[in-house]
Amino acid sequence: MSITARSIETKTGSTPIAFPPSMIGNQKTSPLTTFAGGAEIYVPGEQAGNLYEVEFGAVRLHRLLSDGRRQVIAFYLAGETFGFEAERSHSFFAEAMVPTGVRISRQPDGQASPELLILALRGMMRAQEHLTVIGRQTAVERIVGFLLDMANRQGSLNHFDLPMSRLDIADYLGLTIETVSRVFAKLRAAGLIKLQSVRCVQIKDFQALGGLCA
Amino acid sequence: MSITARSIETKTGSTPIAFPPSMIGNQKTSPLTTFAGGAEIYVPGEQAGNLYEVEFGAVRLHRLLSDGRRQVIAFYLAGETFGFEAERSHSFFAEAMVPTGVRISRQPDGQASPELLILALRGMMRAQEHLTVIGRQTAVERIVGFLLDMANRQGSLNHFDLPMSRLDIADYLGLTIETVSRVFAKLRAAGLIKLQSVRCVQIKDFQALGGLCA
DNA sequence: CGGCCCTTTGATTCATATCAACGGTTGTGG
DNA sequence: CCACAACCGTTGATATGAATCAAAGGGCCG
Repeated sequence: MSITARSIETKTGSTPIAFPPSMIGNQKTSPLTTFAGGAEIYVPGEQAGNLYEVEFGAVRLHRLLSDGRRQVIAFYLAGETFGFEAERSHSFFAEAMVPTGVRISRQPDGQASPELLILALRGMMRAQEHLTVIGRQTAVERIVGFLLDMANRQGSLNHFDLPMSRLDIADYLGLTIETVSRVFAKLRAAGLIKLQSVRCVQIKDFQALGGLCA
Repeated sequence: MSITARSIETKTGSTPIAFPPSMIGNQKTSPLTTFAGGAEIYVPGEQAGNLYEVEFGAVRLHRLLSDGRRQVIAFYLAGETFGFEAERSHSFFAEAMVPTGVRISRQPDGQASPELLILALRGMMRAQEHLTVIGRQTAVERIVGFLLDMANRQGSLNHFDLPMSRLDIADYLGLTIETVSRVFAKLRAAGLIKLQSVRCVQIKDFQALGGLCA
């Protein structure tokens, strides 16, 4: 069964609750801030400058067009860092998709730490690779690629939780919720995956799935 | 009329010809290397580590899928810099689209210069914004946005050259060459642009075009 | 002048979106 | 403890924007 934290003290507003490090047990890191599923972490226009490292849970970055169309730019899982921007203020929404804990640190102001450069370069590469997915791949290719990426990022288990809804997946891959659902059904019918629950995917045939990627 | 350099000493191979600075007249910058239109500047797998600043001409970065589908990741015009990567080796093809001169400098090895960080963050932001274009915009929105972007980057002239072919534009925007051609025709028929030649666009109505963007 | 390549235009097809309805799960309140 | 409501996901029918297939112009170079 899928395990999702549901009893963690969380918040739905936008003012982080910071627990002192002593409460967490790790004296060296910044305090842990938690967010309820659906809670905004920051919004476009808000001043940037913090780095957010996901301790547990999952975060999405997205942008809205004026008529409501939405593009999810990236997902961040446990251990991953987000929040750095080229501009002074944020360009995207950052929202927790499930109960999530992040460690917030001040981005060295105007300083170019090697770590931040690596993050920026990797972020650029990820976005550039995602361009090919959205620009040139079919619905099946996009979703198979997405599932394999998720499996990798969760430690290459053949069995993992999707912390995001079908709508989030659709908006990440440039598809609709119905298309996502249909492709999942097709992969299941072909015996390539198994849905232990709506949010919990088991990969039955890595090799065959790999063959469906571009 | 459109002005395109055609008589410059260029090369079609992949070994840059470096002119000593004294030949160029600027003693402070790195030597100028020129490439013929269509010439490869680097290919995937090649060792990365150089920065390339476009002096004149235009470069495209692209990637190929195994079956030949192509995604153009970015265009670089005069004054813009490319070539930085998260990995040790290049992930993309870089090709001159027209006769092009670049200044190549060694990327400070493992060093995190503020300039490089800015480039990386801006590159990330550009790619992320392009995701929304490709993932959620219509053919007309993509092309109008592209034309306005090109106008901006060439100094907001209402009259500029496109250094790339229709195929390049299509592969950049996730469309086909035919769709690009039809949208151009439509914009021309609506009196919003004028094609002085295939490669030279005149913007007739910035405001109306802006209204067509998402 | 002739050939090649790029672009345009037209006819048709197709993948995915849209519209519509149903099903399953979760959480709540009587 | 059960009934209901809300939400999310699935499935089906139809519509449509862009792709594909096809062929006919230009412009440039040899």
